[in-house]
Amino acid sequence: MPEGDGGERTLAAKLNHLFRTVHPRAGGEYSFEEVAETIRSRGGPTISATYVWQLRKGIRDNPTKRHLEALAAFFGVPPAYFFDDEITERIDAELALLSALRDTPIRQIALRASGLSTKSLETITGMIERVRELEGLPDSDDSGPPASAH
Amino acid sequence: MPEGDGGERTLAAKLNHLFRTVHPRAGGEYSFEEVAETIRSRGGPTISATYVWQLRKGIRDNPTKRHLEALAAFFGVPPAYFFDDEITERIDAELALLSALRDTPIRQIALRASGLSTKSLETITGMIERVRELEGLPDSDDSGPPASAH
DNA sequence: ACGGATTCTCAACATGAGTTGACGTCTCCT
DNA sequence: AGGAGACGTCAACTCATGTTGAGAATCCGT
Repeated sequence: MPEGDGGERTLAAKLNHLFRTVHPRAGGEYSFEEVAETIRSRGGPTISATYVWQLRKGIRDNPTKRHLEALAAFFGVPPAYFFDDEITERIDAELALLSALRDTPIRQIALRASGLSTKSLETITGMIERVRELEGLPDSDDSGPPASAH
Repeated sequence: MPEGDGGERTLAAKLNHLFRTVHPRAGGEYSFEEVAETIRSRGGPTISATYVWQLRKGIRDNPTKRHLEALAAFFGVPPAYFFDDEITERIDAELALLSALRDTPIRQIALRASGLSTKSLETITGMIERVRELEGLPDSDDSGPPASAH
C-alpha cells in the first residue's frame, strides 16, 4: 500500500475526519469557535477555538485527558476513538449513520420503520428518493472519499 | 474519604487499583521508579517516577495523551480504561443500536432521509405510520429519552 | 464591486503539566 | 547497633500545553 505519510492515523487525521463527517446541517462543517463555545457551555473545560484548530492541523498533538474527553463528547464518539485504531475504524463505519440519527425526526423515522415488511421499506425508500429529487439533493450518497492523506 | 479502593471512578482510584492488582512478583507492587523506567525503556515518552506517584495520589489528574497511552500499555489495559465509564457506556449503547440497524434497509432510509426539509420528514413519518397500521404493528413506540445532552 | 461580519491562521504570551533534586523513612546486611 | 541502599514524599523549577489578540482570507448582503 502506497501509504506515504500516515501509516497509522494521527490525531490530526482523526479529528479532521470527525469535522468532515459529523456536521450540524447539510453543507457546512462546525466552526472552530462553535466547537469551543459548545464545549465550554456544557460545563466542559475551557478550550480555545485556536487550540482546536491547532489540534486539527497537527501543530499540537498530545492534548490532556480533559480536552480529549470534551472533544470526544462533542463529536459523540468514545474517547477511545482517539487512541485505539480498531475502535476508530469501527466508529468510522458508523459515523454517517450516527450523525444522521442525532437528528430527532430521522431517529424517529428509523425506529418506526423498524419492523416493516421488505416491500413497504422499498416503497418508502422510493418515496424518499423522489422527495430528494424534488428538493434538489444529490442522487448518489457519497459523503466524500475516506480521506486518505491530509 | 469514605471509600477504600475500587469504588470511586477518579483517575487516581483507577491507577491505584491497577497498582494493587497487577504486580510483577508475589507480594510486592511495582515501584514508581520501576514503572517510569520500564515505560522509558520501551520507547515510550519520558516520564518521571514522581509524576506517576502524583497521579496515583490524585495530586495531578489530567495527564496528556501520550502519558495515558504509556501507562495503559504498561499495565496492559486499553487507554479507555482511564476515561469516564458513564460516557463510554452511553456511547456504546448508541453504537449497539446502530449495529442492530446496520444490515437492514432501514440504514439506507435513515441516511437518505438526512438533509430533507422538516415538511418532507413529516410527510414521510406520516406515511410510515399508515403503513404500520396496515401491517398491524403497534401504534405507539417509546424509545426512551432523546438524551439531548450529547 | 464595496463594506461588514465571520472564520481561519499565525505569533507572542501565560499557565499548568511534568521534571529535578533533596529529605525522611523503612529495610536489609554486617 | 549502625550504615548503605531503595523507595516514598515534598517543594521549587522548566518547558510544553493551551490562551490571547491581531492580522489574512472568505463569505454575505447592499
